Amino acid sequence: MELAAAKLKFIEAWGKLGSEWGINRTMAQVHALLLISPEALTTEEIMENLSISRGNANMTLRDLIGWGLIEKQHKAGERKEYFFADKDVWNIARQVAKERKKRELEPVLKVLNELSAVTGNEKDPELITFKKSVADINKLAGNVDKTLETMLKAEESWFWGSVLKVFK
Amino acid sequence: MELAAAKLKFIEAWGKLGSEWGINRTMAQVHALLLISPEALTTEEIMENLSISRGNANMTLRDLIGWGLIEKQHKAGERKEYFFADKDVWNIARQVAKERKKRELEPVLKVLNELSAVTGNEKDPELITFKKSVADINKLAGNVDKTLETMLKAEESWFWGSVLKVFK
DNA sequence: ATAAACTTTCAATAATTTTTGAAAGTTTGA
DNA sequence: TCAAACTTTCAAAAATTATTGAAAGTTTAT
Repeated sequence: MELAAAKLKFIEAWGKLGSEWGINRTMAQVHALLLISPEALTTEEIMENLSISRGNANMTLRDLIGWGLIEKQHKAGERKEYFFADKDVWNIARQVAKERKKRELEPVLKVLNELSAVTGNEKDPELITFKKSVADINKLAGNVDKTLETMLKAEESWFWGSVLKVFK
Repeated sequence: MELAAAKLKFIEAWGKLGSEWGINRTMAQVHALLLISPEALTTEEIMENLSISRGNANMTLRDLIGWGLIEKQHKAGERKEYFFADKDVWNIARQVAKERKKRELEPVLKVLNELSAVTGNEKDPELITFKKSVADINKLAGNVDKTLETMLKAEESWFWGSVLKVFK
């Protein structure tokens, strides 16, 4: 397979994966494009490459900056802004984990804790089942939270070394 | 907080979390409802409880069965089908991990392997960057795959015991 | 102060996803 | 065999989400 075709395929696959995981398709594609680009690109180049509008490109790039996945770069003597992606895949994974933890896991943990305080007749099967479900999910979510916390601080080789060693 | 209010809040929170992770909102809500229900419910009851149509309820229930998260139950002497959810949260986590691995991770691994075979001028920075990105993602995805594989086979207490012990 | 170069905004539009509900299909018991 | 009880299908409608593009905004150089 040639590079040009491979690039298209990669961008498409990344976009699909993103959309399956609740990330805007275009955002994932822009990220893919920057990830495989050795040079920083301008908004113009990104628009052209992916056939998207200026407004879409602008908003998507801002979102990606918000996720901590890309950065702006200024070239001396130029007015244009260039964008480039962090190429370290472990950093990317950590950054995504960090943001989703903050945006999704933490709010859910907060709700679960509130729901633990539900009151009622302690003999009611409805209440018993409810409390057990909430408690169990809470426990699992707590473990996920702790593991992510470790991952956020860890070096890739240490993390996988430890995990895979345990699991032989 | 009273049970009725708590249930609503739980169903809403579960639905929101689902939609943030690429799972249909209604599907997550039906799952939530069955998860906190001590008894199996009929399509009719689910429709009423969540104010959804018969068609929607039927399709959603089929999807949930496809994900291995709920099952049909037949009550002696009744024509109606009852649905109930596995209440073991670790089983749920495993089931979701298993399905997403199969539906999403494995196809991506397949594409990444194909993309590793890209050809071209080995001095071209475009090609160098592309190959490195693909190789790095491949490695990470491979580690995730192995860890999920372990998780699928493991008991909850063993899994978290091992992971959390390593991470102190 | 002006104009060119560039970025941002956002209402309108388009695309996609979800839901509805009535009709068709199936199963069961008499 | 019939009809009641129940389930499934799917085209149309609704809801949601993403995209466009032109206008407004900003920055910089002269």
